[in-house]
Amino acid sequence: MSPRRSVAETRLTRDRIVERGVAAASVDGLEGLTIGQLAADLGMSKAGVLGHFGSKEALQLALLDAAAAAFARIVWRPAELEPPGLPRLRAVCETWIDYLEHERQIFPGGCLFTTAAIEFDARGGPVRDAVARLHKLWRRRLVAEARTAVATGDLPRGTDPEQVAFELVGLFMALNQEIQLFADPNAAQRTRRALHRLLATAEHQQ
Amino acid sequence: MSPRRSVAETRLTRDRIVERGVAAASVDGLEGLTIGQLAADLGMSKAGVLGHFGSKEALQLALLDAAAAAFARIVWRPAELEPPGLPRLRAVCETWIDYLEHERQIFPGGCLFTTAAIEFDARGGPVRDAVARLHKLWRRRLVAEARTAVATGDLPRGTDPEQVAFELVGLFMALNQEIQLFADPNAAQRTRRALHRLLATAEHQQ
DNA sequence: CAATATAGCAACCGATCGGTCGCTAATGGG
DNA sequence: CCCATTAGCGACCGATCGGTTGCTATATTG
Repeated sequence: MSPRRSVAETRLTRDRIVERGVAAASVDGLEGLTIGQLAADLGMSKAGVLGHFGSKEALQLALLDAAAAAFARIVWRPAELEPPGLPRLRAVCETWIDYLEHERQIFPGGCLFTTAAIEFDARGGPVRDAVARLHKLWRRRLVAEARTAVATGDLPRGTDPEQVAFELVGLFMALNQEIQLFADPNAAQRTRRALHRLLATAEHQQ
Repeated sequence: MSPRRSVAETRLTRDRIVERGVAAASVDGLEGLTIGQLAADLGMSKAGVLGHFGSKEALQLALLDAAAAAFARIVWRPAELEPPGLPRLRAVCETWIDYLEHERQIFPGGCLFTTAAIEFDARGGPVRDAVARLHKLWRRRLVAEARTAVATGDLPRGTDPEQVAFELVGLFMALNQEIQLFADPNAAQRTRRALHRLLATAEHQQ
């Protein structure tokens, strides 16, 4: 029914698969996702879907890549306009909250990285490695901004940047759960209150 | 090979299935768990395993029940010796940390409730309902202890108990991830530091 | 000791899993 | 304009999925 298309059209098809795949994986997980169901959703054959990637594992990695790109674009890119340190850190936190609250179009089942981390944290293999790498990357960025904030005096002297990043990640996980499991409309406000405590009035022992 | 056994033996078999099932589900998730693999691990037939529960969903609910009982025994029971309020809250936090750090025998893949919450938070059905109910139950208990702590003056006047519980849950999720995904040996210490800030020196706006 | 109840097994069910293969049909390069 | 390339399809693969059925063999009941 759909033989060879132009290069642009081919790219489009692949993008369509990835977009739908990311959405499906955010609901059912990267393992729970099945190629047959994805193909049916797209009105394609399994072979047509799989042909773009070669294997389910390669598809999973492609979905992670695409989701990471979306995350970078939505959460990190806007914050780059702010100066490094506390202003940028605050900006990231705000875009992160918005991301968890409003990106249900891209991730209807909640943050794919939270889902994937939990799903693969007790396994081995390339997908687990990719998930861990992404989490480490963003963690490092949070730590870097916190460190700068301490250096500039925007966070109290003696504050441990790793500690700040650790607690930030916990808050975002709690927010994601509050939204997905409890659909609590106050969750974002609670997160902002905790952020205020963490980034403004806190004492962090070494 | 194994015909009718005594009542005690029957109970024992069921318990063996549940124990192994909880461990397997903590690694692969409640959906990722398969009856065939579980049966093979136990040296049983699929029908022999399924006969005790009737369906996979009933098995999943039984696993959740058993895991909840273990959680209550390990995390909450010891803390009941402490007086209500801040002392009990502190005790629960400490047993909770120990649980996440050391209960890899029961939950080799990490806290089953964290896994199950993420796995089912975008779905419907009885399993999701049970998971949400358990999370709400423990959340309520945290809130109750925090409220008592405020009433006794052990936490600052104006502290929002719901806010405290929210942040506590975030810390435990972050700790679970730090252990499972990164195998960070400093994670427990970081969690204790955050707890100290949260339960001792914090200001909680209404 | 006889009758009943039942834990567990082996075999099987249709459906679906991830994946392969041969083909069709349209396209872009020579 | 023709030919090599290739996106995508339909059919199929063996394996496994959750679940059912009929049976065996034993423990309990009377």
